Amino acid sequence: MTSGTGYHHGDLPNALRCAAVDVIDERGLGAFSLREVARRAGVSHTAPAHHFGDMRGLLTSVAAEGFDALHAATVEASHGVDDPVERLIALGEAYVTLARSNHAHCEVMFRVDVIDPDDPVLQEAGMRAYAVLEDTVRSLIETEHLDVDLDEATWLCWSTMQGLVTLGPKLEVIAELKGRHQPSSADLVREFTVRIVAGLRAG
Amino acid sequence: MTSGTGYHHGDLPNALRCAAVDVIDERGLGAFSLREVARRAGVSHTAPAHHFGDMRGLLTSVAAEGFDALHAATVEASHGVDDPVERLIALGEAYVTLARSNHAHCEVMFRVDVIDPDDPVLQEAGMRAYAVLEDTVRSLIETEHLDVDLDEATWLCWSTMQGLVTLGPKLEVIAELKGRHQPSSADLVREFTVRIVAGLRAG
DNA sequence: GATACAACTTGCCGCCGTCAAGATTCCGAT
DNA sequence: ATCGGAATCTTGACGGCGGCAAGTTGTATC
Repeated sequence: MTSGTGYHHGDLPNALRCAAVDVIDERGLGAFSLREVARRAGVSHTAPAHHFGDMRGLLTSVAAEGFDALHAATVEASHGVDDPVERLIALGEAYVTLARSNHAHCEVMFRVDVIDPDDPVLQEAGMRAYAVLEDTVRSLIETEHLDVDLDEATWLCWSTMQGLVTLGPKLEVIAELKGRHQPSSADLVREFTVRIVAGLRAG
Repeated sequence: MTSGTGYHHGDLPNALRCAAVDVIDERGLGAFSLREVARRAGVSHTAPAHHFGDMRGLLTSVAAEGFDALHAATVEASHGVDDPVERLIALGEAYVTLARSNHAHCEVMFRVDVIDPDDPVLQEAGMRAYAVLEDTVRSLIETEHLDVDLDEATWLCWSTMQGLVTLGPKLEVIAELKGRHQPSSADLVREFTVRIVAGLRAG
């Protein structure tokens, strides 16, 4: 709803993205419906097609928005944090926090089957978010003169945080079955990051 | 198709699971259709409901089958591998291999929105697969007298491998954009596992 | 003010998941 | 052997869905 200068509605594309997020939050991606989105935005059921082509187009746009939000959140979180390890932790925490607060976006971002992975806007947003992590890993490597490949180290960090986000609910179930205290995501992020950095140092 | 002694069809539940896997492989989970599954199994469009209740029930059953396959694959892969680290690597390789060969199963196993995570059969299968990893991590900890929490170490290993599976396609895209050689999944599994174990040792 | 174009609506098509009701097949008790 | 009931599967119908074609409304340009 950033206002705008559209002809009839004002800024329908944005309104549709917002409505789509609401629908995913309430009904889940499995019960997602383009018509319901249009209904909530107060337009006819075919209006979305004029802006996004089809359902895939709308969800791809939501995913790109999610990567933008991830980029903004990680940049914000790492602001003023100089130590590379602490910045890595801040990035991870920002990621798991975003995965909770912007659950709908995150549910879509890595779902290759419902979005168009080749969409240039999406790819650019994704690479921008990726670069934040890569820069942090690079500064870690340079600061500590580590003998590790930048890409592989970045992928290791990313994979672990991504797995944590994906597995989050399952881990809680397991903790409960074992009568264990619920692990805090922030604690796990810190713990995992410290271990990984130690592993990188061990070369 | 394990044969069976069903009344009319023989073993319709299994036939439906197989057909469901085929449909997911060919059309993706986004375009999954219960009617198409029934069509391929050669039964009417409502037959699946009598065995699985609804679409969620069928997919939950497929997910449980996936966990069984994961359990079998990891047990098989770790057979005869005594060194805990090598066994951890073998487990990871079995996982990423399974994620490729049984792509449909894996696509469903962690998709909480399309399955019933509280299903007892599913939970039991999941815990059985989890136990293989946990046992290996436990033997690693005991062999090396590591001062780490079993659960957290297990979750770290699992998260990383899970992230690798989830991110696999994206990593390939990134590698391509960077003009880098395609990273082999097996290499990444070994690399990541070695780093993580080193991190656990560093305490 | 005419015209070209963008934004949006209406109406339709076939497909979907699910429910209700009926037909068929099997099995155990008699 | 047969009969009743339960399990298995089919047929038919309903509303909702995504997408297409055609029409309508509003806007900008000349």
